[in-house]
Formats: sequence, structure tokens, C-alpha cells
Amino acid sequence: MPLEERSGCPINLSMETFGDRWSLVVLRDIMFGNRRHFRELLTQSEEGIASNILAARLKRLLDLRLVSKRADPGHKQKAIYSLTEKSIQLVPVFAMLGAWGRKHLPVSRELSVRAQLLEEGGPALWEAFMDELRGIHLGATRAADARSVLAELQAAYERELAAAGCRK
Amino acid sequence: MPLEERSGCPINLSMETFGDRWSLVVLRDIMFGNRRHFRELLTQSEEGIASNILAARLKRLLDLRLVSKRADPGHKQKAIYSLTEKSIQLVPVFAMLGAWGRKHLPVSRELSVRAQLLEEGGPALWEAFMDELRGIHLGATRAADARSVLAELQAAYERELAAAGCRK
DNA sequence: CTATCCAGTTGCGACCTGCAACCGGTTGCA
DNA sequence: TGCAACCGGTTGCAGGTCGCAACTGGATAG
Repeated sequence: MPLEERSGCPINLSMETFGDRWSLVVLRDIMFGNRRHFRELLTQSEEGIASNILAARLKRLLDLRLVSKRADPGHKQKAIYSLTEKSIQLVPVFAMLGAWGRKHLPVSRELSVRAQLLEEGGPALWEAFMDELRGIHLGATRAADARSVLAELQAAYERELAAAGCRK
Repeated sequence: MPLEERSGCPINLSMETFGDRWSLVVLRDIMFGNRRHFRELLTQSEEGIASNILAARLKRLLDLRLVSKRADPGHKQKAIYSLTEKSIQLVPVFAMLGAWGRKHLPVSRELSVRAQLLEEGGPALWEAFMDELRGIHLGATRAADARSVLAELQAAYERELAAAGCRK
């Protein structure tokens, strides 16, 4: 997957960055699913990414500085993948893409509640979320009583999951 | 390029839709460049898309109902490609993606003024733009004195182009 | 009548995708 | 101590996609 720079258009450069099946999906899992290890990304992926593809994508995302990688202090073999400021700022893009997808694509209820909350929350929620992500991934310090958007999104997802389970 | 539906997640489904190098770029040219014919899309593309790829993408975008196609009344061989409501609603996605790209990727000044205006204009400008696109592509009737965002974007681009030319 | 334009199509090599099997090293547990 | 499970990947392979260049048959303009 070469880095080309065919033109300086922001949309074109964005597609040279994300114009493939998996890059954004991997970032989504790190961002919204808080998956930080290779194995988590591999096996807990809703879509079943192949291990070689995941390895190649992570390598590429590292080169593009959209993720960073460090050793896990508690396990010699584990690597921890983190978002960078560059990828944290994709939150509004995810929000808009999710809003569009929710409206125009055959999404499932459970997997789209997060997108719904992100859409309804608007820029204020996105900022709170990005702030939280900076705490988690960049080690930024935050107020002890700071809002956890991630927990809210996760709770809403699990509520839907339970509701869907009941309906069966 | 198969249509898979590996999961009902809006981000995943969006990537199944746009997860390739060219789909969004083609839509960008139709939307912002007002390119309506195959040849315009082929030869005036800043990035130089290949004709077979363009043909395949247009076919796919037709299947996905992201563009529509009709005969040109003034020329028996020409086909006119138009946006649909579904693709017109991608305007906010383009705006956010453009904003992110402008901040984090090596964009050129000329090709990113449009993105800058779209970003600064916010949701109000996006709505005006989408309304104009509905007039152009869906044949919706609009007020005679309605604002032309397309013309504003184009004018700003040409201003930058001239300024860049002078600097050489 | 001829040059040009029209929307694509074809052939080809290189690269990418997806799957399954596998690797050497580490860890947790009996 | 022994061993199964887990760790982050790698390898091989078949099939599909990408990108380029050359080309097609029909329509149009002068």
C-alpha cells in the first residue's frame, strides 16, 4: 500500500490514507472498543479481520502516526497500541460518517446506538470524548470527576444488546 | 468489489461502501467540480484516474444509488451522471474529512481553500450547498436569488490559483 | 469525408485480499 | 516441572483488484 500523493487535495489525501477496507475499522475498534492488543483487535473484531491484514494495517498506521505502539509492562510479549492526537481528531469524522451510515445503510440497532449518541451529542460531546481519549491514549491528566463518554456509549450499547436478546 | 455486509456497524458499512481509493474522489469531482460526463471525470481529474477504474466505480456507484445516469438530450453518445439525495447528504462528511485533512495532511493551498470555506461556513453553509446540489442534480426548484455556494467555492479556488501563479 | 470526440472495453503485470496453517517465545496453572 | 493456552505476528497460496496503455465502434463537427 504505497504512499502516493497524487494531488494536494484534502479529500484525495484522506483517501490515500483511509482508502481501504480496514484502516478506519481498526481505528474504530481502538477508539470505541478500547482494544489495545493485537489479539483483542484480531478476535473481538465484529467483522473478522485476517491476522496478516491486521498486522499490515497496524504497521501502516504506525508509519502514518495514526497509532503508536509500546511494550506492555505487565507482559513481555504484549504490545499496547494507542491512538495519537492525529487519530483522536478523527472523532468528528467518525461522528458524521456514522450519522450518514445510520441514515442510508442497513445498520443494526445495537451497533448503531453509539453513532446515534455521538450524532445527538454534537460538537460538545465530541470534545468531551476527545478529551477522554487524550487521557486514555496520550496519558493526559484530567479532572477526577471528568465525564466518561466511552462508558456512556458502552452502557447504551449493552442496553441495546440486552433488549435485543430479550426480543429473541 | 463485492457487497458483503460483514456487520451492521455504520462505520463498517460505510467502509464497505467507500473503502477504496476512488469512490469518494469521483463523488467529489461530481459534487464540487460539477463534472457530469465520463470524459470530464476522466481527463479533468486532478489525480488521473484510469478509464477502466472510473467505469467500474461509476457502475458500482450506480448500483449503490450514489449516482444516477441519464442520456444527454443534446448528444446521443453522452451520458450525464448526477448525484442522488443519498450522496448529497455526504456534504457534512466531506466537510469534516476535508477539515481533518487540511490539518493533518500535506495539502496544497489552492486545493484546500474549498475545504476551508466549507469548514468555516459550518452547518448553515452545508445546508445551503446541499440545497443548491438538489437544484442541480435532482431538478429541485429553488428561489431565483438563492445563494450559489458552488460559485463561491469555485471563485475562491480560482483566486488562489491566480495568486499561486503570480508567486511563480 | 475525415478528424475528433464519446463512453467505455481489453490485455497484462503487479500488487492486495482473505484464509488457513504455522512460528518461537511467554505465561498461567496443576 | 511440565504442558496447554496465549502472545504478536509470518508464510504460502488462490483469487481478485489496480493501474496503465492500447484499442473499439459509434456519433459529431467542419
